[in-house]
This record gives sequence, structure tokens and C-alpha cells, in this order.
Amino acid sequence: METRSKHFRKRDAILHCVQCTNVHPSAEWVYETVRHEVPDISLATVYRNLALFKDQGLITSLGIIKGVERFDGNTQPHVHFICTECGSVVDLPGIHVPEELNTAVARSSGGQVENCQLSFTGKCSDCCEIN
Amino acid sequence: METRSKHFRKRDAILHCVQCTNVHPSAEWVYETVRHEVPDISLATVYRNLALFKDQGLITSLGIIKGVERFDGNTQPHVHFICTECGSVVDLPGIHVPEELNTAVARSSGGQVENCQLSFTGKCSDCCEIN
DNA sequence: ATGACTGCAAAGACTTTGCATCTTT
DNA sequence: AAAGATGCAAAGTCTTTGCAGTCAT
Repeated sequence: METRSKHFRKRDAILHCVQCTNVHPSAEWVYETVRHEVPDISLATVYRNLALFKDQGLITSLGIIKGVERFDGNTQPHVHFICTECGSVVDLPGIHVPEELNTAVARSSGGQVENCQLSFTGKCSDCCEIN
Repeated sequence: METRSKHFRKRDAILHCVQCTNVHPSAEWVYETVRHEVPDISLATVYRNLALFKDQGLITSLGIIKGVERFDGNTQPHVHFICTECGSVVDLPGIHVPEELNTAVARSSGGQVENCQLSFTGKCSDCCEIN
């Protein structure tokens, strides 16, 4: 697959970058990170490919945090803690949305429930130490 | 309170608008709505006052939905259903985040948990009918 | 006078897009 | 030749801000 690896080197690098980090990166972060490997990449390419991966379901969006969209390479449902000071996002692996909530929502919403997102916000331990 | 009612007429109208609707409005929606009552209001004033109310805790932000920040005049914690087609947001009044989740998160996060937001996404009943 | 509130237009921040170029088939 | 991927710069969208003017105390 030498061929593919050349033609899609940038695309692959972007996907790999999102999937192999736990920082829940922004486009800008991905751009700066991938640039170490692939110096001639452009920010537009990063935005375009992130949008593509999102459409394909390869990555998910956490939504906009402090004005910037954040992505997650882990597409399994899980819970996040978001620091309102510094914008850092960490997974809360032990916490799960009880199944009965999902079924209750499906019953009460009248529409088609596709997803659920639970996140806790507050001040992360680092930001607690600083102040 | 004739005095206050004149000086703060715009501010009051904005707050009242957000508190008395269940559409979880955007700044633009508030602007268009308040304009019926107060035709000489400007969009900047709406943005400024929404930011103020948010700081004061009089309203909350649901975050950015389809590129636009949405507000909620109901500051009690509650769960939302967000339609990914049309962007409509409705409350799910019967659904609650179990208390044990909150305590589990407080234990595991290492920081200060201040808030939690649970939302379900999918296609609302109106959008289901259309397609 | 002083501080608070506002309108207007300009600036800002982040993201998307049009077009020309280069690759691969 | 045709389709796909990219860089660059321009455009776009939503939001914030600077400044001058107005209002209440």
C-alpha cells in the first residue's frame, strides 16, 4: 500500500492524531501536532478532514468549548469532565448513563433518540492548585 | 418603579423574554422577539445583557447548537432533547441524573465538580414526520 | 458630574469555501 | 481524462468591543 500511504498520508496522519490522543483536541491542536510529522499540511486540510471523519462516524465532536470545537477519537459512549477554567477535557471511565434513562427518554421524547451526552463541568485539579 | 421601568426597560425585556419561553432561544431569537415590544433595541444590547445574566446566574447557556449559542431561563438542572435536524430543544422533565453519579464523579475527578449536563440528541417528532 | 446603559459600526475569532494545482487511476 | 486531495487566501458566521451619546442620580 505504498500508493495509498502517499496519497493519503495527510489524511491518515490527521485521523491517527485524533485517535491516539486523549486531549480531545481542537482543529488547531491537530494542525500543530500533525505539522511535526507533515510540515507542509495546511489548516484547511485539517478542518476538511475532521469534518469528513465526523460525517463518517470515525470521530465525534464534543461540541464547542470556549469557542472552539473539540473532537474525540473514541467513539464509544463515555462521560466527560470539562474544566471551565482551562478547557481541558478528561474522560470519566467509571461513570455510565444508566440504561433505564435511555429507554425512558425514548418513550417520552416522541422522536428518534440517537445519542446521549453527559458531561460534568467544574475546575480540574490543576486549576484548583493554581488558585 | 416608573423610573426603573424606563431605565431598565430593555434589560428587563430581554430577561423576561428568555425566562418566559421554552424554546431555549438564541441571541438572534431574543432580539427579534423583544423588538416587537421595544423596536429600538439593538443586537449588541441583547448580547451584552445575555452575557451579564449568564454571569449573574439568572440564565444558563446550553452551549452552541448548530453554530449558535442557546440560552435557558430555567436554571434548575434538567435534561434536554436536542434535534440534530432543526436544532429545536425541549426539556425532558421526567428524566434526572441519578445522585450517585454526581458523587461518583466528585470522587473520581480530582477537581471541583460544579455542574452536570445531560442531553439526548436525535430527530424530533416534527422532523421525523417531514422525512 | 458621575456612573450606567445603549446604538452603531468595526473588529475579532473560528470555520468554511472557491479556485488552481498536483496525484492517482 | 476524470476524480480526489490539498494549499492558499478570501469569504462567512456569530459574537464582542470601542466610542460617542443618552439617561438617572
